[in-house]
Amino acid sequence: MNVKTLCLSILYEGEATGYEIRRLCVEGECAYFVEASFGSIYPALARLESEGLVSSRTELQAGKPAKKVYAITAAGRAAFIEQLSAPLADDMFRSPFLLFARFAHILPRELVEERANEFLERMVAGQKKLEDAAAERELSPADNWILNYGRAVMEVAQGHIRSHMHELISLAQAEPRKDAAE
Amino acid sequence: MNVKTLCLSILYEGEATGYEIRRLCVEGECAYFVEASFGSIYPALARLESEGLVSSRTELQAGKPAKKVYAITAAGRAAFIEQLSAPLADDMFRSPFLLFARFAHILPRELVEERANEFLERMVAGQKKLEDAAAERELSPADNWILNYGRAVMEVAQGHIRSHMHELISLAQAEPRKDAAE
DNA sequence: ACTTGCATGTAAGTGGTTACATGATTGG
DNA sequence: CCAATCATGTAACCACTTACATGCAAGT
Repeated sequence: MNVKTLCLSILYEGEATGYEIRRLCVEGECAYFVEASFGSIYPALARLESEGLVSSRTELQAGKPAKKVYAITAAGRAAFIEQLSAPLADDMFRSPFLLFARFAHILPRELVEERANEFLERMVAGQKKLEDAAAERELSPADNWILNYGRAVMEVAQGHIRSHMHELISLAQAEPRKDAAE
Repeated sequence: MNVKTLCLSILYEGEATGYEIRRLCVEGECAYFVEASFGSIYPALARLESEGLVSSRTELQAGKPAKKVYAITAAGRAAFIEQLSAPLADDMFRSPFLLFARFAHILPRELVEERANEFLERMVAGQKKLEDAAAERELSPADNWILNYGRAVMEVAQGHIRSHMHELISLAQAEPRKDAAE
């Protein structure tokens, strides 16, 4: 799923500026399974417009920079549905934390403990962001479905870390005795 | 976590060829949270060797192409630990399926059903691959820890899909009545 | 006869990220 | 006074993917 398709998916539900699209990707209820930065969104929107899949209108604002509001066209809707009908790419999960965890036994206990706690905190923060985004507006049934999926997965992931992180930490190297050096 | 670090992580546990490293990434017990293709592994190994972090020896084989066996050096071990000690990047999850699912209500029921089933099948296959990889050899305690994490997450994900996919399917557009057209 | 597995590598292309450039307003 | 928010866009860079090139042996 490239950024162009992602933009179409957001514009399918209503007008938006590039700035807003990015905010939705970072803070919205889909933030945990999509991603896009300014550097990819703006060029994507420009290309979509040149292909006639979206149209734009510039809105001047008092005390704020002018904004370019994009809207999906009929051709855009058709193209989006066509893209959704194509075979789906595999979901993907990349975890620097799990790679780190695999080597707990050769790392200092302090470090493993710190990273495990950071990981848990990030997870809690991620889940909170999701719940906040969900609470912000009335969700469609499909949005609710994906939200529940996310909740289910995040809950076990979090619970597992919480109840098993001490096992991982105990695998790590006992802290180097500083007292000898000091 | 770039491919260079990934190669070091595998070589940390023993010698391997580029071909084997890729197999471990695709079929090993870490396959669900790392990824690397030939096109990135070979250049990565060459660079690691030029930096003195790994060494290689060419082994001729009867009836098979010669292979280049890489081994991590002392400098490589040190560099790897240093890389593990750096702040961790965020885990990431990208899901074309969930993006698709968000739009179930505008898609034909047949398609949603097909994709949901495919998704479930892939998940089952992924979990089987993980269990097979785990059964193949004696796992270290850390490897067991990450395996259990993966198991826990995959199990709920799978269970959730299994028991809620029909809800998603029911959101989709009832199939276009072909009888009228035929 | 064809495919799969073993085995290494390159080249072109893609799809992004990061940092920069610009600039007004509001709030701490 | 500084940081953040709003707002758009470009350019340089990077890592990785895909496809290609090569070739032999064993299994189907």
